[in-house]
Amino acid sequence: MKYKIKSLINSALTQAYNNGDLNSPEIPEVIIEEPKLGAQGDYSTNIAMILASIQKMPPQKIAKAIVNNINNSDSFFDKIEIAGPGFINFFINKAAWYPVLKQIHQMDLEYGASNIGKGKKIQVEFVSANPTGPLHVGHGRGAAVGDSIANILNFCGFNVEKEYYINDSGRQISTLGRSVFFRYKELFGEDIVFPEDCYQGKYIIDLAENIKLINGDNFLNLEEETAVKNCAIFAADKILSEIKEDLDSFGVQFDNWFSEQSIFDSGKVAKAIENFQNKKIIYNKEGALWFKTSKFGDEKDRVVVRKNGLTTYFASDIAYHQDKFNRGFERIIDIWGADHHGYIPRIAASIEASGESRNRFDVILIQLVNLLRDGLPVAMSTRAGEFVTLKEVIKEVGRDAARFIFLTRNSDSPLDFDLELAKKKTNDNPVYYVQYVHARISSIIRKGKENGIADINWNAEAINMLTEPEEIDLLKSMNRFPEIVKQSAIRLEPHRMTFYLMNLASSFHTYYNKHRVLNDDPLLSCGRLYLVLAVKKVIRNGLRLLGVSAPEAM
RNA sequence: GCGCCUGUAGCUCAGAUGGAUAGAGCAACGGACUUCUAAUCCGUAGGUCGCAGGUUCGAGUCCUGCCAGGCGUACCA
Repeated sequence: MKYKIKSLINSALTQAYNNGDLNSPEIPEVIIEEPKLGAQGDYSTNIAMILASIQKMPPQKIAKAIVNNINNSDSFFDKIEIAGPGFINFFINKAAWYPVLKQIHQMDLEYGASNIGKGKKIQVEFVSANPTGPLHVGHGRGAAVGDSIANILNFCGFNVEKEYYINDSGRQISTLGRSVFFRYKELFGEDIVFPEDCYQGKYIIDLAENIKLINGDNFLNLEEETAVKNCAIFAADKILSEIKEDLDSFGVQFDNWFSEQSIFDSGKVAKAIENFQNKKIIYNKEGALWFKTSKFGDEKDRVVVRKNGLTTYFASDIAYHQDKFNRGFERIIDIWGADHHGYIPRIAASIEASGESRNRFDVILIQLVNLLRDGLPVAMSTRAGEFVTLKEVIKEVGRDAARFIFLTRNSDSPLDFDLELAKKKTNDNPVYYVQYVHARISSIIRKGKENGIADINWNAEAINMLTEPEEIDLLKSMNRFPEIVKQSAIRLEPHRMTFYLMNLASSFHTYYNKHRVLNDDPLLSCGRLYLVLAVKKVIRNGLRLLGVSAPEAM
């Protein structure tokens, strides 16, 4: 629709110049917007104001020239007005909205899809929580955002791969092993002081008990180093499989689980370091190896190999990101907790140093989730290892509510997640507000069938009866859906879809309360059924992109 | 100190590329179920867009400075 108006304006401009109504043939990008006020038309453009300086003419006069030259032979426009300082407002003929209905029904599950991705390989890496403890709410937000972005990109024609990076090497894993081993020894009555730098959570004790159950006291007879290592392997495996279960029950499936250890084993970390050394962008200072990230926009250089010979987390990240590009991804998207934002410049530096363009790399930062209950903060202490896990949240409020609520905010603003509110089945809870539309329409359709309207098909005569303002409003809203999908994809902002759905839901509820779909007039009923079935499909498609179900009944 | 994010109605938040009179929801108040699902709808009220300058026909949006909150600023991850 916008595109059509745009091209009509462009030809009007050319024609106006040819007629001598305009001074210059230069045409800037025409921007079509949807005014907030109905009185300002369905669409409007500010092109006359933009052209004022180029044409050296007053905007009003330019606007007039455009309007006079616009082709409206097919009565696409009801009227075109010039308003304010030079806005041109377009009022679309009602009938022009009807084709969108047909399109929705025909495309069905594909309505809103596009090919802006052109099959490009793109990777979304998210959650990537260390296998040293269970997933908490914050990870849930990252999972919801990442999965939804992947869905949306996929819908837009990208070839998307979802990846989880497992930090299964290095210090945090050996700390995990130590933590479990200490608890294990405690189980055999050994009196020990549990170190502060170890993981404090109760789940560590559970893991120790698990080991005891399987291995008895065998680990006590091993060298401490071996025992710790065995504990680490056991615990990390166990935790990882629980993480997988949690994500699965959250409806998130990854295409690839990438092990940090594997890039050490394949020698890619060593190779990356060597490569940078050859390029003279890694140097030795005070016994440690430093990467000159400052040459690539970071504020200072960073250590990749410590004095003690161990690599830093950054070293494996360099190799990991190189590996991503080597796997043929044209774009990579990392989703991180916002507390890691300081890490962006150095990863970007490493990408540039590896010869890739840094604008093929995006980071989405996810701000904190404040867990509340009835408006009051839920006490959590990471230090004491007490936090509400994702599993508990899903169990309490349900997967749909959790996913939807995580997507009700732009990811870079903090999110209040109220457990009580998430369970409420009222207007306060946006999930049910949207799902209810789907259920209501399903119910109407069932009723329609009972009344003998079995086939809901395009019927020009019936469709032409859709003239109520609320009906046109629904058509306009549904017409916007494909553009919302694209915007969400381009800006990597799934919350746009969430807001759109709440908006469409609101338009539907308004319509529902004012007009009866099934009424005395069979023809009108038929047209309205065709309309609401389209709404149902759009809601379903939108919810699917968010990973939320669309129930037939509630 | 420096860097990033945030600051919009009492509360929680939308407002891409600068556009017309800044929008929702909640809470408050008043209404609507003999009707296709009231998990809904309608109405009323609510604002110095943190503050101060600047850019221009026009700024919540762009620039500069300040204020407040969060996070970061390791040879931790």
